[in-house]
This record gives sequence, C-alpha cells and structure tokens, in this order.
Amino acid sequence: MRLNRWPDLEALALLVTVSELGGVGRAARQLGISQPSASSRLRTLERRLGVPVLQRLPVGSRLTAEGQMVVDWAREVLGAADALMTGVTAMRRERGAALPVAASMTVAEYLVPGWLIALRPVEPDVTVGLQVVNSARVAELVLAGEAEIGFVEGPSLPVGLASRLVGRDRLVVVVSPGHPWARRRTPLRPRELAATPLIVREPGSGTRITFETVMERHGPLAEPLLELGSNSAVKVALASGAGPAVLSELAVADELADGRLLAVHPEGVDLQRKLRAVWIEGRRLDGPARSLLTLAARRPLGS
Amino acid sequence: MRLNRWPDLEALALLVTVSELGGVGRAARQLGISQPSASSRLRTLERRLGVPVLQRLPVGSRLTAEGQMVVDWAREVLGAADALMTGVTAMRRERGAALPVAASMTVAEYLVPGWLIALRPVEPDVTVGLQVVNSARVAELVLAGEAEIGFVEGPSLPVGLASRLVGRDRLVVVVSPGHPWARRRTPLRPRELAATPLIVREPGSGTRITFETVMERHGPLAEPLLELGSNSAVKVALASGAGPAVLSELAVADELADGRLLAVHPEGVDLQRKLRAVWIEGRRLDGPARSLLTLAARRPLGS
DNA sequence: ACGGATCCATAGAATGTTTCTATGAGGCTG
DNA sequence: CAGCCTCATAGAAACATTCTATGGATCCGT
Repeated sequence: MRLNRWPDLEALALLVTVSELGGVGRAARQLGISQPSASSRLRTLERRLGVPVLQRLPVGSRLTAEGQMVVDWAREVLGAADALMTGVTAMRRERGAALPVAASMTVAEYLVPGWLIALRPVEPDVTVGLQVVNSARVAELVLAGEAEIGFVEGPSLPVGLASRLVGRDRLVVVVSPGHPWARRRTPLRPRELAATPLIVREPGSGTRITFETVMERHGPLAEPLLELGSNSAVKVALASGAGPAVLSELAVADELADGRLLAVHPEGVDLQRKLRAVWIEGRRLDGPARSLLTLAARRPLGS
Repeated sequence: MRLNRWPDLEALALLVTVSELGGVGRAARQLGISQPSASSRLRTLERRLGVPVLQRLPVGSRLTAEGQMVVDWAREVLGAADALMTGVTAMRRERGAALPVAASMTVAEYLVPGWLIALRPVEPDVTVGLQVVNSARVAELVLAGEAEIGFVEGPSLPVGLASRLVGRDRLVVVVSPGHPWARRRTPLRPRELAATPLIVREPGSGTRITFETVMERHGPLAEPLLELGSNSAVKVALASGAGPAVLSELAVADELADGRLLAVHPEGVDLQRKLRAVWIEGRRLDGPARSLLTLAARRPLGS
C-alpha cells in the first residue's frame, strides 16, 4: 500500500463528473475549470492508471468498460474522502458552531460523518461542530450546554439526560486468516477468550470498557497482548498476523465482508452494545439538532 | 461532494506513516523522500484541513486528538484507493498475467480487490489479470482456458465447471430516507413490490437477472422507473430521492450502516444469492489460483 | 555544564504539473 | 456549406513539490 503511486482525487472527481454529464467540457464547466485543463487532467489520469477510461466521441465522451469500474471504485474513494473532510470540518468548528455535537470515538469515526453528509441536503446552511471525547465526557458536555446533542456508546446511561437509540453495534473477536483460530472448528468458550492475551483498545475507550464489563463474569482477563489508541491501529497490527483483537463490528465491516479478517464468535457471550443519542432531559430538540436526531435514529424496518 | 477541495492522498499516506513511525524524518525516509519535503507537505496538509494534526516534539512527532481521527479516516480513504489501484492494475493485465481471473461485475467491484490485497502478502510476485464480464461469459472464459478461475453470481450453474461457495449476497430493496416507504409500518408484500416501478440495473446484469427470477412467481413486474449501468449510478439516483431501487447488499453496506439509505424487506421473498468460484471440472487448482480460492472461500465461523 | 546526536523548520533554486487563453481538427445539423 | 458542438494542442504563467544546506531546540551522556 505504501509503494503505490496514488491517483489524484481531483482527477477522479472529474472523471466521475464526466460519467454523470457525458462530456469533458460539461464536467469542466460544472467544476469551474477550463475545458483544456480538464482534458489534460484526464489524459494524465489515464496515463497513471494505464487503462483508457474514456471513449472520446465528437458528441461527448463515454466511459469504457474499465472506465465504468474505475468510476465506481472512485466513488468509494471520494465518499471516504468526503467523510474525512466532513469530519475534519466539523471538528474544526468546535466553538461557535450552530449545532455543537459531542460524540464518543467509535460513533464519531464511523457514523457521524455519514450523518452529516446526509444532513447537508436537509440543513444546508448549518455549521456543525464536533467534539470527540469519551462517553463520560460527552454527558458532561451535553449537561453543561456545550453540546446540544451527544452520542454515546456502552451500557451506562447518565442521569439528567434523555436518550434515544440510534443504532446497535457488536464487538467482535477478529483474527487474520493466518491465525490458528481462523481454522478452529470447536466453538470458542468465554473462559478461553478471557484467558487469551488480546489486542485491545486503550483503557478508558468505550470499546475496552464494554468488553471488560461483559467479560467480567467469565473469569479474570489476561493481560492485553497490545494496547492501541485507535481502531485502525489495531487493524494494522492484525494485518501483520498478530493474535486476536476485539473491535467494533463497524470498524471491520469491509474486512469481514471480503475475508481479509475473520470473526470468531464466542459462545454465549453477548457483546452487543447500544449506541444512543443523548440530550438534556426535558428539553425539546428542534431545528437542526432535531433533524440530525431523526436522521441518526432512522433504521431499516425490522432491525 | 463536488465543491470540495480534495486532500492529497500522498500527503495522507505520509501522515499515516508518521503516525506509525512516530516521526516526520523517519516517515520521509521510509517513503523515499527528503525530510524537508515531508515537513513541507505535512504543513500544506494541515493548512488544507484547517486543523493541527501533529504535535512537533524535539524527539519526534505525535498526533493530536484531531490527528488521530484524521489518520483513521485517511486509512479508509487510502484503503479504497488501494482497492481502486489494485483493481485497475489487474484489469490492465488482461492478457499475459500469471493468474488470469474472470469475475462478474458485483464480485469484481466489491470483493475481488479485497481478495487481491489479501493475496499480495501470500503471493507477492504473481500478476493477476482481471476480466469483468457477465456470469455467462465468465463460464465461457473459464471453459476456454482464458481464465484459470472465475467468480459468478446468481442461480445458474454452468455444466463442465466445478464450483465452491465464496460468499452469499442478498439483494435489498432500498429507499432514501425521504421516500414514503421509509416511514411505512405495514410489511411490503411481494405483489406490491412487483407492481412498483423500480430503479434497477441494466438487463443482463446478474443483479437484474436474479431479481427477475425470484420475482417471477409474484406476478408481472412493472416497467422499471430507471435503468442504470452500475451500482453506484443507482446510488446516485437514490440520493436525489428517486424511488425504490434494488441493489446488492454489498453495494450499500456503508449507506445502510449509517442510515443514508434504508432497506425495506419484502415479506417472504428470498433475495439471497450465492457467489461462487468456478473452474474447469476435474482440474486441480494449485499455485496462486489455489491461494486465491482458499482466501476467497474463507468465511467467519458460523456464516 | 557542555558536546554530540536527534529531531523538525526554513531558505533558495530546480523541476514538474496544473492552470489559463487562443486556436485547430473533426463531425453533426439545418 | 456555414455554424455549432465536441475534444485536443500550443505556449506562457502560476503553483507546488522536490532537493541540498543550514539553523534552532531538546535530550543524553560524560
């Protein structure tokens, strides 16, 4: 992944726009650049990718079959970049935002950007401020009025706050495909899980607290194999083959889907936790905060 | 998403490396650039993001809290970009690859890049060639020996091919949060689904064929509301509020997770389909093809 | 307390890419 | 056949990244 010569996001966005509008010049106009500039950028992109992606016609441009795939993959990349920029923009506005939000790390990392992207068409002029802190501090900030709405994970429900379920999340035990547990055929007993040194998030994180609370009754936990400060750092450690880790399902959805990581479900242990929106009890949320809550609380029927 | 000033992937990769190695100079060395160059790029990145991400210390550099979030989000972006580059590279090598692969579109788009990324450490020197075609053509290519292994979706199992299950995939009916169905409380009857004009993939696509096959027995299907040539084009149409669409679960996992799209499950209709690896019957796969198959066929215990 | 090592930032010049405006080539349409 | 659309090319200006060389700050060991 490091040795790669990365493509240029602006060129990818341009290609996506061309695919939507059907022409290089039209896309250039939409993005506010000149047509020759767009033309040259696309050529550079094609050279970088090593595959022709556009079929230039006198009446416009169509994608090649490869181009179609590139556009679809590019939308994923741009979506992730959009989430990054949305998240960063919200964090930058900690103070003086029209809608100050506080969220615990897992929610902030995996859900808040999506919500804010969905909020944009509904409340286009609202600047959202985001503070990422642990669940206890989220409660403090909301109670102190420094955040109008907060999002917490884990079992504890602070007093003085009203709450609403916005999702569920399950902690999963994951291993890389090379790990012995990937091939095990006997179920994993909670006892054995508790006794195994694991890669875990740092103490104080919602993930760690939830895990320790749930495992409490299955005997003393072994010392962690490794303690890391972010979900993705744990994933990096996993990639190099190191032993089992405990992570939020949200953090490993992609890797589980294509088999880069495997989940090992311990028998009879419920690692599910609730993700909740919280606000000051008795206060009626309205305006943007209400829109955000509505949006976040929407779940597919039957889930 | 269009008006964004996109960040620079190489700068993000640099930041991620700094977070892993704990120093600007060390990261520069690893990436093969000079230390001042790295320093200046990180400064530009910080300016672009508008948030300080690095705490410069005399002994190295640590991330700020915001920086930690940025790194985690950046890893998602880089992962998606890696998938894009991996996919494109494989497509470029259609001919003359050591391991020629053919895959139907949904598998190629959402699963193959992940498999190839996972294959890299196992078979570092193997060049993979990827042809993206419909399921029928995958069978032809495999039988003709132009692909050593193929991946197909959908119910039909061509003769002369051995197969192995590599995953399951469910088609889902999805709507944007603004659609009336997002608020419906009565279950969706197959009858009503069949009678509703939908946004669907083009005729001949695996997704379309599977859907039509399954719905056949629930009455005649209404004319499509819109026919689009890729999963992401369907998603774009959905985002602007247009009515229900049928897509692979794989294509909308992220959007379902954070509520940007909602699934409406029709009552008593099984839209699950099998994803299979196929190869010439009687032939024993070995070498890289075997590694790829093993990798793709790995599933978490109990799924 | 002081030299050496390590770390990051700055200065200034060279290189490469992107940007623009102006213009050309090709094909459709009235 | 003229006008209009498409995209590509040419050449100049602006910008960013790159390098080498150097400086300032802190830590460590003597």
